[in-house]
Amino acid sequence: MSDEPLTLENLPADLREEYQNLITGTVDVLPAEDLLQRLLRARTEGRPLRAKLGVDPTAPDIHLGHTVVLRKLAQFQAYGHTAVLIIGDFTAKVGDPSGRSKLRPRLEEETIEKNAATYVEQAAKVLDMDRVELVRNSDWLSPLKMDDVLRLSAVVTVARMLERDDFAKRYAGNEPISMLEFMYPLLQGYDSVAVRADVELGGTDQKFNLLMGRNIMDAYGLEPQSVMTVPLLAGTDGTQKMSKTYGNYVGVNEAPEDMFGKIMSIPDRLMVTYWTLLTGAPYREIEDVQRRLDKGAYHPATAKRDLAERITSLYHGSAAATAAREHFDRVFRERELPENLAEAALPAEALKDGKVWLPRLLNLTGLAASNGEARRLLEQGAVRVNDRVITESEAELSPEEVRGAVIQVGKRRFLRISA
RNA sequence: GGGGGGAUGCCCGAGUGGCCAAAGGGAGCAGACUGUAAAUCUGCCGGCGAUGCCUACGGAGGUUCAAAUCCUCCUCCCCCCA
Repeated sequence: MSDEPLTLENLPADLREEYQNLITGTVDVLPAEDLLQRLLRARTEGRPLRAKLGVDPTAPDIHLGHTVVLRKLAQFQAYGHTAVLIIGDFTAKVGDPSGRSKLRPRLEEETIEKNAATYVEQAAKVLDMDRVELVRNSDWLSPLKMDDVLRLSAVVTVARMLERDDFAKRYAGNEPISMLEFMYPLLQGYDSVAVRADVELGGTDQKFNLLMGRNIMDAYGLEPQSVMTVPLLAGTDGTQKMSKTYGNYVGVNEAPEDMFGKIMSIPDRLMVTYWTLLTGAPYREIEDVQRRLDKGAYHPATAKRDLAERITSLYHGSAAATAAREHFDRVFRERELPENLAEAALPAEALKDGKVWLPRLLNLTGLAASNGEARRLLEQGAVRVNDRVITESEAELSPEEVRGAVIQVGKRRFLRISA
């Protein structure tokens, strides 16, 4: 390395562009100048960087929140670096305490295997899997002997562990912390040793673990990795992080119309964030969108529809994305019926004495979760039969009125009863 | 090993014998307004064709006409001392 101070200005233009794009949408790049140094060195030595991402297959499906870091990794790939994707089949059994306020239940191996398979399959929607170095951490973690584990545990002190936010909170709040959880950051750090990472990516909740990796690499005689964190993506509610448990997620396998619709429901203030984190767009484009929105030259509603179409097309192709946009405009802007109505037969159980008891029908067809909920929806004017609002909670209709009718509950639930 | 505190509905949290399907808040759902945005207002928010019945206050028993509330045992968590 030269002694010359390293600044953006004295970098070759294309390297500067690469760096700018890589750090776009990140929260931390630590230590500050480290990544820049490495990129420069990679260039001069003709050796691509090894960018590590470890994921624990703890969830059966992945959603847009998971793709943020995957896109970042894909960006490294696009610049010719090596994406090292570690399936944490071993660490999944330990359970990452990051951001947890509770003990995480340990997973069965069978579940882990299944999750791992779907994860890889879905990650392929973002990464170029042919060029990914795909490994499992059980390969090197399982064979460790007690001696090795002890050596590893000696690297860190308990006080250092308790500096961690989530541990500190739980400790202060009289919540349990198991020794097992203390092991987690050590194992993740050991992964970095095993794959000789140049840079490790992760969510901001991973910062402690990522930095721990540096300590551990150092203790094992390796140059500590750079650390890059990306924000946790806020869910469609705009407040909580995107997560299945909060029901504010957009799954990568969702139907184009649902994906489009869910993205439309995010608060405006999240638009640029989504644009940055979910589209893989270069930073210049992001800046441009931001500028036009600020000037009022880009109507928020249009921008959001463009965004939704853009993201949808990444997972379903542009034809399906365009169709999803048309569907959306039709149903929600023009307030017309969707073009492909779901259809269901009139269930026999809904009939009594030759009448159709509406609450029961709504329940049976899945438009309401129970008869009681159906009644409530009716009382609140949320139910339409052939565009006629029915507010009578015990409404009984004749079969003729119901057959072939379109039933709408709320703004988005539609069903046609077969004739 | 000893002593003390705690577990309530999706989440937080009140409730210490009947008035408790359980206050309040959050989340959620629905209506109005809109751009399925934000903000705001309003209503709902266990199940059952239902002036009643069933399920539910960590689990199992018990006391009582009556238990989320009292007793016994169990499970789990936390704190203090060692």
